Amino acid sequence: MKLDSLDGWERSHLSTEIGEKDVDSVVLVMGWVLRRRDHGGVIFVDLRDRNGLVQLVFNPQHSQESHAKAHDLRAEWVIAAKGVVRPRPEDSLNPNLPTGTIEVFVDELRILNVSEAPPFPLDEDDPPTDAVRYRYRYLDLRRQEGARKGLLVRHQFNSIVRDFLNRERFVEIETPFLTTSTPEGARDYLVPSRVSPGSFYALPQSPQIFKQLLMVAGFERYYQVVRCFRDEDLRADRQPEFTQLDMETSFLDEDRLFDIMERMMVRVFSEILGIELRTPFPQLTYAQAMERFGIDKPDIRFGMELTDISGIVAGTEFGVFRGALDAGGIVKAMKVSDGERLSRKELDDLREFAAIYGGKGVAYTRIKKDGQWQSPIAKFLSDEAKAGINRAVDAVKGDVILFAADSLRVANDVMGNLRNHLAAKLGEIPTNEFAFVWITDFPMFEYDDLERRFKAMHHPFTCPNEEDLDKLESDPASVRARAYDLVLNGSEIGGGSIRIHRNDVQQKVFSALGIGPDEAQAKFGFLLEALRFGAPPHGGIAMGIDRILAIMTGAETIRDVIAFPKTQKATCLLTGAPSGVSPLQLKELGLKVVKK
RNA sequence: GGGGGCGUAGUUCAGUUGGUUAGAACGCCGGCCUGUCACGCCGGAGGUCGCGAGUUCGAGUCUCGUCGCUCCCGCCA
Repeated sequence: MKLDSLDGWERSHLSTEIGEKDVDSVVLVMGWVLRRRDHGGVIFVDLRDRNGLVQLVFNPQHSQESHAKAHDLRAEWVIAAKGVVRPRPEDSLNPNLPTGTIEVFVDELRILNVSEAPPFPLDEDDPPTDAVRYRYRYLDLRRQEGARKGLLVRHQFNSIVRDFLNRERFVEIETPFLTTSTPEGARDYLVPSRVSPGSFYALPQSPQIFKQLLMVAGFERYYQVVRCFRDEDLRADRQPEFTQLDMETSFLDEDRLFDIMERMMVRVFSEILGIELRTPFPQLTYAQAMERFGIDKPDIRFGMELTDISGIVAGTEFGVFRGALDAGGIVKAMKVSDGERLSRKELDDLREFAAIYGGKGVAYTRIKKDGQWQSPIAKFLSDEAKAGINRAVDAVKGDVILFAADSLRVANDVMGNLRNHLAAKLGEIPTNEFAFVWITDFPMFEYDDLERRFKAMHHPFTCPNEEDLDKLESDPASVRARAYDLVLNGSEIGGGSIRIHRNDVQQKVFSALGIGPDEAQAKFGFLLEALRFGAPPHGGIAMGIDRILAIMTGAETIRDVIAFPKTQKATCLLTGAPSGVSPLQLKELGLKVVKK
């Protein structure tokens, strides 16, 4: 096949820019052959470009030469066509196409490149399996639906956000990717240094320390659309590299920061989805979220809230409840309306659901008329207890009440996840609704059973609540932090905190974490030093752009808003990364491969 | 580290209780066709049933192992 060159041709219109207004005028279009319909005489070609489709007509009576040439066209060949726009015949309109009222009668066709037959059809709604799509991502992205849409929305999102923050007088500053490993937190991706053999850079899990240094440097408002790296196991909403909208401000309390974020999200949702969000976003403390929803990222698009009934059943002899309470645990209940939607088998199967989260099971009862219980556990509970529970969860005839009795952590975990699970299963979650909620007052510390010490729940530079300062030593578990998450539809889409800017407070926090002065100096010395040179009160937030976009576009995985995502084993099916390297490369790094 | 799902033609899938030569649709190749738009009609090619072992007279089907993709638990300050 002899290929043509552009030879001075320039596109006059994108496919979807051509309309009835252009009838009788000459246009020059370029793109890919989506489909060819060869009728022997006339040949139709659907030409696809970045915007959409337009139908080309090759009619031998119109142009013998181009018609002959069109005979050879195949899917995904790259062509340029010059021709005249004609209205379609009355009976040949295509209402499914924006350009369905016109077509281009081609005078001259140039074949710019050929293509092998694509490994999967690009013109169908149902995409091939993930492995095939990621292997040929560049073809997958040609499809009008799917990840292509996600990337276009992503571009829109980034430009709106940049414009918004620039107007709010934020400064976009880049921070290093080759940086130093910080202890605690996620596993780092490491990069060996050639000029310092045996030493490693770490790719940043977040620009946390640098953005604090930028506050010390006096920029006052910083942001960055930045890639972050974490070498942990993956999920549908977790990739080894992901993008954050990272921000830090000085002289602002959390309320002012929340306001900026809310106005930003309002603009984003308005301009991209045409949805007017209501502000201010609701706020829950961590304690409230755990009490009412069992988890710290509640989906508040629906009810089915949890109730702690430990007090009501405190005197019970029922073994399952008794055991949990005696071990210092709790009994948590959730009401499901119209309980007949759940079969006996479905209720019994909840045991397996509980097991995922370490629970032993889920007890249940159906409520008959007059509030009578129909339940395997009915006979173990007093009438008084049953009536008390009915009142506590506001149960009426036909309801089902579910119970988890366990440690605080497990009971919340089981019921919190069960709430999401059942709501989805029963169709209780409104679609096309976007429910934001701030979660505040996270605990400062989390006890690590394995290492038998307290760890920072957020990070060790998070400012404790003023009124809890004196409990840093006496009762670290009860200290609340000025840390917050932004949750959207049950997903954590952002998190941040007000940082410690005073050296004396930072020392106390390190001490509570069991980090001595020498260790602190060794690990964070440069930050501590910077904080001694007049650090302003500061704090910030990092928004997970991938997750926000996935929710906005209705994608089930953030891979659909990432151009070249990695698999669950953190490999790239397109490039083959990670891959071996040459012995010379290893030698220069002073490394040897040790096979497992 | 652990639990679940999937793996058959280029693609999406079917394949019964273990039984002859592993099928369909789309795609691909060739031919015909002047108003199609998932064009239509005729013909054809295309398979290491992910890989390896085992059970069996016989394995796409059963067993074990392994690899890949995926969802989840742990993990993710």
